[in-house]
Amino acid sequence: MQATDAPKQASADKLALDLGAVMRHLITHTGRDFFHEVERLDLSLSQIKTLQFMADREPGTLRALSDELGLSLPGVSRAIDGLHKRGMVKRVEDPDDRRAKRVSLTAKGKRTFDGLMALRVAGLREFVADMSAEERDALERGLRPLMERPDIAALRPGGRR
Amino acid sequence: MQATDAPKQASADKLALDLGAVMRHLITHTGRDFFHEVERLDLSLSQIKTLQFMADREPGTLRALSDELGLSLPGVSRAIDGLHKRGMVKRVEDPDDRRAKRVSLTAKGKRTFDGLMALRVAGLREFVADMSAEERDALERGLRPLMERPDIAALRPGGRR
DNA sequence: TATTGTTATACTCTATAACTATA
DNA sequence: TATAGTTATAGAGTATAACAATA
Repeated sequence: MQATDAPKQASADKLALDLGAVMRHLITHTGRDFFHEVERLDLSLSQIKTLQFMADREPGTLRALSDELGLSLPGVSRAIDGLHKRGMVKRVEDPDDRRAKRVSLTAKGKRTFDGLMALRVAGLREFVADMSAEERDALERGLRPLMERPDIAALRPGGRR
Repeated sequence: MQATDAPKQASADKLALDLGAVMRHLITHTGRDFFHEVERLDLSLSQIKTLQFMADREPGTLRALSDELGLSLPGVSRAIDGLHKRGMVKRVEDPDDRRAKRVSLTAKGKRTFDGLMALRVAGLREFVADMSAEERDALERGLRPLMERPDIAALRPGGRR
């Protein structure tokens, strides 16, 4: 077992290292505009997470946000409060439980979030545009099997394909 | 020009989206142990950056760290101070300019940083180990041209190949 | 006077604790 | 009593301002 698995293991390690190098390159080189815009909008990390969570969901409670994002309830309350002041979020009292509030993105909130996502993709698009045809073709084929996984495909903005 | 570039543009956009989805998956699924260890060691983000910067460089000044990491000089001073208290960094007065101090990693600091890097790779290695042979082979071939780029290859821990 | 690094201070972010209102 | 959310308070982290030592 050891003898036969050794080469497979070595090549898997090599692939992990390659993947790490490419990720590190992408993280450091394709995120600039995105982070500048976050800074310009003066949004906290919790607010970004909150926008993202609300972007593709039905109106939900603060409790749900807190649980699923791993943030404290006061933290979510404050984050939402800031977004609300900027007109990015609307809160409506839940008619069935007057303690709870259903929060969701306004048109402006959706627009802001979409703009941020567009910047994130723009960095990657620029990287892709600068690739040679050979690099691009290879990478496209290389990612194809992974994109068949539903959980990964679901992370693509704008649907599975 | 427009007519002939359109399909190429579309496929490039698709690749950028795929790449984004894979990155997002990797970031959320392969970093757990790394972040737990950072928390356990009680290191700030500035301290991680500082360790990383010092890991593969000659002893440098705080000013250099501040400039290249985009952190304030007091921030660097405090970060280094914390690392020094934990025995991860040594400071020596620059003999040529007694205002300046040359800081570098101790053996313990190097060991700590290497341990963190190992955890980061371990998450990726696990992901790779769980891939099907088809996915793995495809990805390996897909990354190969990119790994020929010196700037990306240089990001691989432990040398270019 | 300019520069390296430290210390003083202020601000942001987010957590836990205390509170209000519903259930 | 228990729960949803808010407000009060405290702590971490990092920035700008003020400072000391050296150039």
